[in-house]
Formats: sequence, C-alpha cells, structure tokens
Amino acid sequence: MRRSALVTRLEQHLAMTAEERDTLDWAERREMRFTPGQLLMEQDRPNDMLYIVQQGWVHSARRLVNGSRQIVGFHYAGDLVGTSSIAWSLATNTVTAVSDCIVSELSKGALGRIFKAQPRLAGALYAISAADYVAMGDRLTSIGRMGAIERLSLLLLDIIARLRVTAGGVVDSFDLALTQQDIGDAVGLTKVHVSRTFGDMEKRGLIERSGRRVRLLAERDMIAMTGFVDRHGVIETNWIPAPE
Amino acid sequence: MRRSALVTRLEQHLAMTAEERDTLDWAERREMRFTPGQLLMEQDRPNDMLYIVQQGWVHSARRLVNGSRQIVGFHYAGDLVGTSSIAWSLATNTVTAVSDCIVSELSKGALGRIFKAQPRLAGALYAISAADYVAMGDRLTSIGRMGAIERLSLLLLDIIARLRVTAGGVVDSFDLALTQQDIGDAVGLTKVHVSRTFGDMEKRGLIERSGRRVRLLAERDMIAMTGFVDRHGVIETNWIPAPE
DNA sequence: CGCCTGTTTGAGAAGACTCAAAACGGGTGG
DNA sequence: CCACCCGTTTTGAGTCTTCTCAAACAGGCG
Repeated sequence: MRRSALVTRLEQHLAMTAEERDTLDWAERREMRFTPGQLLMEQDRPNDMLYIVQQGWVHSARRLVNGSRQIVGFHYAGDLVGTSSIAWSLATNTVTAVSDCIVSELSKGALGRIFKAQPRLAGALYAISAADYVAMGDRLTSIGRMGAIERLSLLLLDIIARLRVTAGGVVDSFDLALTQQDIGDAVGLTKVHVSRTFGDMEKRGLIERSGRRVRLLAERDMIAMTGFVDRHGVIETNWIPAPE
Repeated sequence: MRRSALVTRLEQHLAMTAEERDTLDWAERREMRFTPGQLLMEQDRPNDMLYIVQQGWVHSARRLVNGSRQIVGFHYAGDLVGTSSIAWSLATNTVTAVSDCIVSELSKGALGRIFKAQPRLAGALYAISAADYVAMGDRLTSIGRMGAIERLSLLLLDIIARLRVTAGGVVDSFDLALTQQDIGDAVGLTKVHVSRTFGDMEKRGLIERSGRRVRLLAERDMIAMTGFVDRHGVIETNWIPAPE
C-alpha cells in the first residue's frame, strides 16, 4: 500500500513515531479516483466525511444567491478537505477535481479516535488548519485590497510555490489546468478581465504564455509587488508535547 | 474568579466535565485590559501567545505593501485570537481592540498540554477553528463576488447575529463602534464609498441611522439578498469521543 | 471537417476610486 | 458655557478599473 500523502505532509513538520504513522494509515479508507470537473462533495448536501488528497488537486467553491461562484481554496496532495463537516452535517462548499486525482476518506469518527489516542497528530492537524486559515487571509486581503494584476500574480505565485514542494529542482513554468473562468472565480474577477489582465502581464514582461503553459519571467518583481509569503513551507510544531 | 468566556463558549457546543473546565481555567493567564485602538499584537513581531477574548471585541488586520489595510476578522468574547502563532513565531496579523476589552493569554505550551490531557477540548477547539475557517470563506465570497450594498449588509448581519448571542432578547439595532474606514477595510471598499453606500441603504429603507446607532429595518430582505448564514450558532461536536 | 469549449477583442456602461472641500460632533480648554 | 479642534462623515466632480454584452477567434477531439 502506498504511504498516505497526509503522513508525508505531517512528517515534514513533525517527527512521527511508527505508531502515529500507522494510526493515520489505518484511518484512511476507500481510495477514490476523480477526473477533472468531477465533484467530491456538493454544497448543502449532507456530508460527514473528510477527504485527504493523495494525488492531484481540487478546489473548493461557494455558489452564491446571485448565481456566481467563488473559489475559496485549492487543495493539493496531503491536504485535508471538507473540514467544514467537522462542524456541520451539510457541506458548505462544493469540492471539484481540477486534475485527475486520487482521494481517500477519513470519517469523523476516525478523526475523533485520532484526537483521543494521538494528541500529537491532533496538534499537527490543528497547526495545519491554522496555516490554512492564514493562507485564506492572504487571499482575502488580495481580493479586498489589490488590483487585477496583483491578484493574478499572487495566484500564480501560490500555485508555483505549491508545485515546487512536490517537484524537485527548479520550476519556473507550469501547465495551468484552470480555465480563466475558474481563475476569475478564485480571485474575484470576470473571465474577460482575467484574459485582458494576462495580456497586460505579458506586455509588461511578467509572464510568458503558450497554450496552457505559463512561465514566470519576473518572479522577484511579482513577489515585491504583492508581498507574497509562502505559507506552506515551515510550520512550527514545537508546542506539541514530545512523544512519551 | 470569573468563569472564562472560552469555557462558556465551548460549553455551548460540548457538555464538559468539571476536570475539563478546570484545565481551561488553569491554562488562562495574565488577564489584560485594552481600550479601543490599542494593539494586542502586531504584524511581523515575534509572538508566541494566543489570546482569549473575555469581554468586548477586537479585529485582526493585515497591512499591505501598498500601504492599505485589510481587516480579516472580528473576534468576540469566547474567541481564540492569534492562532497564527500556532504555526509561526511571527505574528501574521495586527490585532486591535475595537471596544474596551478584557483579554487573557494562553501560551502555546499550555495548548500543547490541553491537547495531550484533554482530547475532547482539543476536538472542540478544532471544530471552532473549522467554523471560523468557513466564516472567513463567507467573507471572501462576499468581497469577491458581491456589490457594495451586499457586502455592508453582510457585515451588519454578522455583527448583529453575534451581538444576539450575548444580549438576550430581541436586538435589531446596535451601536457600531467601527469607523467607516474600518468598515471599508473589512469589506474591501474605500471609506468614501462606505459612506455613500450607507446613504443608499437608508434611501432604500434597509437601515436607519442616528449617530453611531444602526437599526436594521429589513433584515429579512438583507438575508435573502446576501444568502447570509449564521455560522456561529450550532456547531456539531458529536464526532468527539465521549469522556471516559 | 465541424463542433464545442475556452480565449481574445471591441465598445459602452456601471461601479468604485481619488482628490478636495464642507459639514458634523464629541471632547477640551479658556 | 462657549469656542475651538480634531477626527469622522458627507457631498461633489471627475477618473479609472472592472463589468457586460457581443462577436470573432483558436484549438483539441470526435
């Protein structure tokens, strides 16, 4: 059996005991495959599962009363998705596969048992959720207070930072699997304006495109302009008690 | 000694044992008082404390490279603030008192001990943080995809929903302690546009104002228009294991 | 080859922003 | 008790960004 991506993720932050690893591997069930566009979970539908992304990536979105959509986050291998079911029995978001992906289930009951038996895992999960919270604050800030170029830059920087975690070596270009509609829904712009803004960015020499492929030509400038901080690198877990 | 607001909050969601209550009461230290505008924590400064709001309310904001500000959340009695220090040693946000308030500290070490000794408390904290995460998604959605009137309506609805938790009885008006600059920073508008939009809302009969006092005249319409959902009411904690 | 989805371009409109000045209001000192 | 002061709110005028609607274009797939 493949090692769970969640275990790999937690291990980056916390030295785990064999027992802890096993507990997690045990708790994960029912590995499932999805193709781009397929839903793992639908807003307002009953749901009491959490999902662990093992491979690929998904997004989590909200449908509004006025018919539009807001993508509230992207989730990659090792992420825990659908955490709203921790607090409610109806899903608050629709979760959709962006790429081909493999996902496994973690029931709420299993989560409860982890909290009871493996407090250090619980702590690490809490730390990760705190990091996700801050990352969402970044996006909120960008949508609330930045212009179109900055918002798109931030999105590209975030995606590429995330790709670099898994892909070893230098990465400065990547295939963007999202449509411009998706991108607009993520950063709070219309697809038309996304298209124009990408054009502007090309003219300014910030990026280069061909097909789905995007290359960041002036990553340093983009970081300076947006104040981008990679929230997914180091997470401190030193407050978590040592194993006995 | 006054009962901690956090204990009161958790008790709404989870039947606690005396030992659990005591553990929390014990962990909270150094009660402090703040007046409006005082900072409890400043962005990019070292910080390894969490804060529990006991009375009053505070906001948490981000300063951007372009000089503007985004308020990412408001926190009321019973809320845990500064959770970014769970993952990093530098504060990601500036936290400022909105009203006179009383706040107590919870060290990261104490949090670690709670996770180890009181798994049910850890679970409840995790559930609350999941709820906060969803609430931030609501705000993200509103800023990304709604117009000025909807954004302000949502803010007012959220504040009043929160006031009703503490104030018994019917509440349909309240004193808004925020300046229009603050409000703009929270919903992603300029203070000038906030002023105009409040004017529009009055003309449309949605609200009525005199001085700082705001009365919601058409709450039902505002809810229908925005799809507002109160995320702070019921939180499910049934996945948390029973006490032994 | 044609179709379908997604992207680009154009033109005009709407919403929100900027700068600036005036009005308001609560608090302080004379 | 009044006059002044400061921070805040309101109003006005003009501008800029982003949106809407519409049509043309591109590219991958059956």
